[in-house]
Amino acid sequence: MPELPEVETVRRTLLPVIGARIASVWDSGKGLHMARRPPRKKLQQLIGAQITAVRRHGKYLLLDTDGTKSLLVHLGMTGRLRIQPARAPQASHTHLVLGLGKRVLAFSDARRFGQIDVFERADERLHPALAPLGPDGLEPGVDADLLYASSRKRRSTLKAFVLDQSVIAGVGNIYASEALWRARLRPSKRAHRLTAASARELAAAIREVFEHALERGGTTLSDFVDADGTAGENADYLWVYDRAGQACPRCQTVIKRTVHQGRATYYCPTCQTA
DNA sequence: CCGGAGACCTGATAGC
DNA sequence: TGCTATCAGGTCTCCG
Repeated sequence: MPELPEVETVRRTLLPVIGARIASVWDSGKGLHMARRPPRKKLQQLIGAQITAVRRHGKYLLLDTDGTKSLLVHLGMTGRLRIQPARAPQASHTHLVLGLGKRVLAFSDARRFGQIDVFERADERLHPALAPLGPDGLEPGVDADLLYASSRKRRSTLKAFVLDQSVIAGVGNIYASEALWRARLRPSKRAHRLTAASARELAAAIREVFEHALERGGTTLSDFVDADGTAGENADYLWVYDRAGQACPRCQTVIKRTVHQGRATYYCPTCQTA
C-alpha cells in the first residue's frame, strides 16, 4: 500500500517518539511470522537506546538512536506503524512492539511483505536494502537530467522505469500511473525514447503527484493509516488510478486499464500520447 | 539488460 | 451461508 507519500505521512506522525527511550522490545518470534526480519537478539540491541530521529528514504523508514544502531522498517503492502498507549490491545498480525514508557510503537503487517532490520548506522550505505536505491523522490536530485540520463539505455517501458527504485526511490504502482498521466506520457512508451522535454515534464509530474498526495495524508485504498491510525484522503483525488471506465479529468476520454509486469496500469489513451 | 511469471502472505470482495 | 476466484499499495528470484 504505502508509497512515498504514505511512508512520509507515517514518518511525520512518528515524530513524537523522538526523545523516547526504548525500554523493551517484543517480537512475535519464529514460525508462522514475518519472513524478513532479523533475529530476536539483534532487535534487543535497541533496548535502552533513545530515539533521536525518524528519517525516510524512498519507502524505507529509519529510526535512529543515540547508540550506534538504527531500526529500518519497510511497510510492504499492509505494514502499519502505530503509536499507541501501552495498555492498548495489540492489533492482529503484530510483529514488533517497542515499549516507550507510557506508549508503544507497534508494527503490524497482515501480509508479511514488510521488512524490519537493525543495522549499524555507520554502515548505512552498505545496507543491502538501501544501497541500491536512487535519490528519494522528493529530493532535488530527481530532475530532468537524472531521468534523461538514466533512461538512455533502457528498452523497458516508462512504467517499469519509474517503478525502478534504483532510479527514483519511492514511486509505487499508484503514483507511477498518476505521474505518467500528469506528464502526458504513455506508460508503454520505451524509456530510451524519452525526450529531454518529456524528462522535464516527468520530473515535475513525479514531484507534483507526491506533493498532491502528501497534502491529503496519502492514499488509502483499504489498509493504509498513519502512526495515529488516521487514513489518507487522497484516494478521492486520484486522476487515473483505479478509475478505469471513468472520464479523464483532462479530456473526458474513458480511462483504460492495462497490465504491465502483472500490475495494473491506468492511463488516458487520448491525452497520454507522448 | 529486460519482461514475464511465480513466490511470498492474508484479507476483502464479487459472483455463484 | 458458504464456496471459489480474483485482486491488492511491494520486492525478489528464476527463466527465457
